[in-house]
Amino acid sequence: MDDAYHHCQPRNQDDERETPMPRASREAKAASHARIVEAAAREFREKGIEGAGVADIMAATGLTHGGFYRHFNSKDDLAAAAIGRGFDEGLARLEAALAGDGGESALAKYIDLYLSCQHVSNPGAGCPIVALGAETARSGSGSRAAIAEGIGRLIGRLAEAIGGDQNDARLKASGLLAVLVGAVTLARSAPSEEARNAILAAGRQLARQSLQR
Amino acid sequence: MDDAYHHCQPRNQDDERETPMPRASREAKAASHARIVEAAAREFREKGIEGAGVADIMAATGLTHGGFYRHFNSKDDLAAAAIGRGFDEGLARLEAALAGDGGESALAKYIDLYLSCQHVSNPGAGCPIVALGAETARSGSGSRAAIAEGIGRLIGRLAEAIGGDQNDARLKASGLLAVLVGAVTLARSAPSEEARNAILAAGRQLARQSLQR
DNA sequence: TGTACATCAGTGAACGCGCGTTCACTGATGTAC
DNA sequence: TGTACATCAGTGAACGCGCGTTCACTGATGTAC
Repeated sequence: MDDAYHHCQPRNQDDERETPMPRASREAKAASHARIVEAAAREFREKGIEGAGVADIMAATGLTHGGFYRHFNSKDDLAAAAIGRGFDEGLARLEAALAGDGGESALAKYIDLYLSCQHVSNPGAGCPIVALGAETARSGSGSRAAIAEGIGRLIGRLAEAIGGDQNDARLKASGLLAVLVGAVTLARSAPSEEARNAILAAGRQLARQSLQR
Repeated sequence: MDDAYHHCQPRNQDDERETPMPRASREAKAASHARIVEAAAREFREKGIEGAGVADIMAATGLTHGGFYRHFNSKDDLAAAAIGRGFDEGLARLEAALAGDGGESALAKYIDLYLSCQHVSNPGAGCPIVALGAETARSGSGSRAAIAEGIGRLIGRLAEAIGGDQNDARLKASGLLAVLVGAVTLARSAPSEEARNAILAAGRQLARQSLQR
């Protein structure tokens, strides 16, 4: 919740020890900033980056659109921050799954979480790759880099959790992430609950298989 | 190329045997229609449905945008037709791969084709699920139904090619398609050629694994 | 501690611009006799 | 076969509308003395 705003007052960065303390307004700005990123992370994943308007997002935080540019230089900058936050959430969930018990059963727990109806029907709180990967791949800007960086973080952490030879682990982690992303993409397009569940079941099976051998 | 325009003259449908023959203008319209769908299938996959304008697509076919509504009731209708055409192309490629030699090696050929650099770097001629799945899942209209229908066709044909018990084959086919879609999605976001190739290699390995057991 | 000044987060109107769609029009196509 | 009329594919201007961004302004916050 508070990892998304750095350098709100870059001007005072070196003198920070001299200034008495961040007063109400600075805290208020930081809080606004966090709420904007939070709302954007949800809205962008729900409606797409093109589909969600700056004014909508600002309204969702209880502000008007005019103030947006006190926080970000462009909508794309916000998208990059929002995507970063989406990956933070996802990695926190992975961390939580791994915290229970190490090894493969912990990864199985993460697989079940990722390939759940919950995830399929709540894109706003879900994986940014599924929601925004195709769109950002076309854009070539900050949001694209944010997705690439997030994918790197996710594969890195998954490979670490898989353990063993890290070259092999990264191969497995990449395959695993591919099934996860693909299965949720397909499940979100499924025309019926039945079709959705069939896809998710197939994904779970292959995802587990990806960890073996 | 000519499967996308039906009922151009629905009014005469029953009398068609009486009318001498489609004259120049009717053929011209059918040809325009096909060119519009063809251009749309490419533009939509390259830029997204929101990202590609009706005027752009019409210009790409050598027409002006005003005439568009003689062919389609809305942009979404065109998107549905374009997505259908995209799946036709993909299924034709699958058919071609299967035509060489039956069984698993034919599917391996298709896997290599799907998970090729060629496919990753040419979204305009690639799989509609990767390019448009996330966007259409949000839309809830004709284009969404077209993606769902295409996924159904693809999984059906893959299951048939896998053979054996069709319940199990459909499960395998769904898993296979999930890795394919996910791996290309990830590869398109990769920040370097190296990362892209690593993802594709991991995808190929897991895709082959999905056919075993 | 108190006062005068500067800063700046947030407001709300306005700006261009591009988009999907509509519409009056044109001229070739198709039809009726 | 030829003529008069109807149809309609395609044109290009115009319509609303929503969007990202800008800007003058306000009033609370923060600073200097």
